[in-house]
Amino acid sequence: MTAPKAPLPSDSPSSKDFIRDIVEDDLRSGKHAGVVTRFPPEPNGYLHIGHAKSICLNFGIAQEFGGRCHLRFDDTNPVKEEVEYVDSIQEDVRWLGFDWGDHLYYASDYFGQLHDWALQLIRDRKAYVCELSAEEMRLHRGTLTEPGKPSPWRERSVEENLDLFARMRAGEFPEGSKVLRAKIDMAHSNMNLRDPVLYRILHQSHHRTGDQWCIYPTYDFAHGQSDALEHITHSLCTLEFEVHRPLYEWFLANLPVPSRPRQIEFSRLSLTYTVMSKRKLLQLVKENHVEGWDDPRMPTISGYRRRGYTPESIRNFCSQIGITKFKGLTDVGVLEHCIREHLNAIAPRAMAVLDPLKVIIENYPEGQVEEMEIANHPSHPEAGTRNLPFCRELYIEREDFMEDPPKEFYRLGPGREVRLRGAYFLKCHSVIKGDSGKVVELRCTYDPETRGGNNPPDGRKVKATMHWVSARHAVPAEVRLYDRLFKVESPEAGDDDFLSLLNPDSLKILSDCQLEPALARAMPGDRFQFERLGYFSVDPKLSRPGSPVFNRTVSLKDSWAKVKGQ
RNA sequence: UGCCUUAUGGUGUAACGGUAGCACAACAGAUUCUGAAUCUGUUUGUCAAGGUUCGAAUCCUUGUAAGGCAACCA
Repeated sequence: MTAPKAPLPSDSPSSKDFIRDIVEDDLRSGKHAGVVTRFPPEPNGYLHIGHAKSICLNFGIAQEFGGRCHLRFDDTNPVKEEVEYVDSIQEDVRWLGFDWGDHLYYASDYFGQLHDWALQLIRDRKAYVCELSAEEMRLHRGTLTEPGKPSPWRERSVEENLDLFARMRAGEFPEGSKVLRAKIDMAHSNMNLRDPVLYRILHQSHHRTGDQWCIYPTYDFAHGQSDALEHITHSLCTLEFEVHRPLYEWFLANLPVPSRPRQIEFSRLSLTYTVMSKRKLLQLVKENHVEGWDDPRMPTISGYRRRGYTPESIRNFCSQIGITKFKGLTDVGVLEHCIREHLNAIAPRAMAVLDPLKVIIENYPEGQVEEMEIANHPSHPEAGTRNLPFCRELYIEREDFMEDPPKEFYRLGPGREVRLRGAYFLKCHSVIKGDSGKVVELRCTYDPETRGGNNPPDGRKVKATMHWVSARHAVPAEVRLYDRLFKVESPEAGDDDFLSLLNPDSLKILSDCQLEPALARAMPGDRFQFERLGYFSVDPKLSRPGSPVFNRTVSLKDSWAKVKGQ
């Protein structure tokens, strides 16, 4: 079974936003000849859907304006960073459909240059070695409403600073004993300008530079200069860096950098029913609340990939939500809409019964088997057809039968008739129950005049069409249903421990599902619509040849569930 | 009792001094061999008060609310 050659919905044209307006102005005015952006993840975790927003923005702008986008790892803190993350980030960006070409960089590539620039600031009397402890420094810094006090080490001589900084680098001092600070303004209303730290001592080996350094630059001292070294024109970041911008500009103004990038901030993505903080995602993984970074319930790129999302749907989502400075909360329903829209267009249909209820067709010949020809996609005839075996014993969805159905329920019940999709009309005559009173089997008859599911000559109509599989031919399989990971809309909002807000029913494993025979040959990553149920894809980790495990990517919209819920 | 930022239907966004539009959601109807999809229609909005202007969501003032900032994290 192959996916139909349905036209992919092309990414909807990115709507204009205030950042694209700025880029366009800068190009038109001649301020820049071309645009260069960058995506600068810290390799301390896996990428999530919020990063996808930034990736689509940065790579998207580069594409639209004929520029380029760099992938740069912001690896200035060896305590938290690992190569596993470096690798997963590259895989995820590529999977999303973006290409950085030759422009793969690391902030650690610039450690030498950054060190030279630190020396220059010392010589210019704009930086000094400070021996205050972290606690003392905090006390000296003042508060939001009171100015800070200068460090007692603030007025050291250039020679002494040079000597001390060299010995910091040489490894003569323990961690935390000394830092290099910029000399700016201890009374500034922006705390970031109250003599920020430029370098700290970390006796820690780095995933790229090994033990070459034991002093490491801070984010503030590395980021803007890295941008400048790469001739980034527009440095796009999230809102929490807004207060860092004056510092970003201070370094560019006080150092002989080769270019002058501009930092512009936008709002990060928040999604209902999920957490986006890397710290919390890491905790979910480390404490085994999920099966890993790529657990299909995780809002990570790898989680969505494993769950069956397409890169197109995620890109489309990112362009739908837009870019602003307003800190909102996006309904996860928008993401779900995007994946339904794409999968509806491309996913071949299949029959699967998740909670089987046996049906015996009493007037169907005992030994007979028919091949019923069914379309692979209702709106794409070019996707072809397949044959499904039909016989006297079937499975239908338990949920599609009610012994005492209300008026609004128009599926099967005693004395009721329905259509089996692509097969025959089926009428229920009696119900067989087990010892506990549970319905275990239905006795039905079929109408031979409705072959292929067509209306009979007498003009009889039915309200419902249901999915089914042949009990003699179906293959058993495991199917995993996922629900939102958290019970509440904004698990990050209150003071509650977010773990207490986890949805205990976020994963449901169904081990007794019955699938149409061809599904046994489905390959990892294959996506289908199980008719009337939702979109499902073959789990790449849990499946074995000939026995796939299916993940539910997203359910179909279900207006019966609404009626039922009232 | 600091500085900075933001505010448009239920949600996310557009309108760059000139008809408040789009998407999701919701609701109604049509259609349907998926209670899906598709089609048609409907409901709901410029935080507040002043000011500038022929004209303000847009500019100005004041207020209100929300968010960010006091790591040797990014």
